[in-house]
Amino acid sequence: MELLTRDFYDRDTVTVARDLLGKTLVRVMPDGVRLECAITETEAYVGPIDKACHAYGYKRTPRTSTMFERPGTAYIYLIYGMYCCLNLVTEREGEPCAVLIRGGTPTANGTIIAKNRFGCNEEEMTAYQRKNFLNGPGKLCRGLRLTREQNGLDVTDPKSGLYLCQGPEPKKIRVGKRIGIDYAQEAVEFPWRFWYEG
DNA sequence: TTCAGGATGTACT
DNA sequence: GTACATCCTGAAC
Repeated sequence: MELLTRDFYDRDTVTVARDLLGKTLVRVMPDGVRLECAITETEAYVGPIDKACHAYGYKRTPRTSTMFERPGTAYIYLIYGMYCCLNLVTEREGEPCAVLIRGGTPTANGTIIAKNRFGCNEEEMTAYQRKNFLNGPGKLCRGLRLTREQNGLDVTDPKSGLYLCQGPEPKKIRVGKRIGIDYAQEAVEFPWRFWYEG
């Protein structure tokens, strides 16, 4: 599989968010097992102008400092005290922009991902669990065992254990408003969420 | 199938 | 002290 290199991330954030659909996210566990999923849902966060972004107006704090790093850096933060969210930093270094990975579908080692997610084998999952496997940012991180320990990893370097590869272009891409940012005033309306079905 | 409420802890005011 | 880029459960329909 062909690795996505830094120039993929060093572009307009909204474009990268759309282009990430269908790409393969690879997470290599410490024991060498490769967990893989196809990205099915993303959202763009553009720090300089976006009130929904943690780094709005270039706001730099210990948490947001990761967003100022090179494109192709993993930004992982804790939300609501118990879930982690994975983002990929975009645009040139110093521009605090990133794409939130909101959902995926397993393409390799689904049984281990099911173990991480529900504590059972893939074939033991209920219909409800299958429908809600990795369809949310917290769920995806749980399934791939991503935590703040992986914050700051370079996803353009396979040795980091977290990287992305090419995948099939989805046929019908859907666009809409972002989820869970009701506080963000005019930014609520920005059509910066992308997903596909099937 | 949808909905309300609670879990839980860090970041920032 | 308040808010938060979420998810799960259980009850009602």
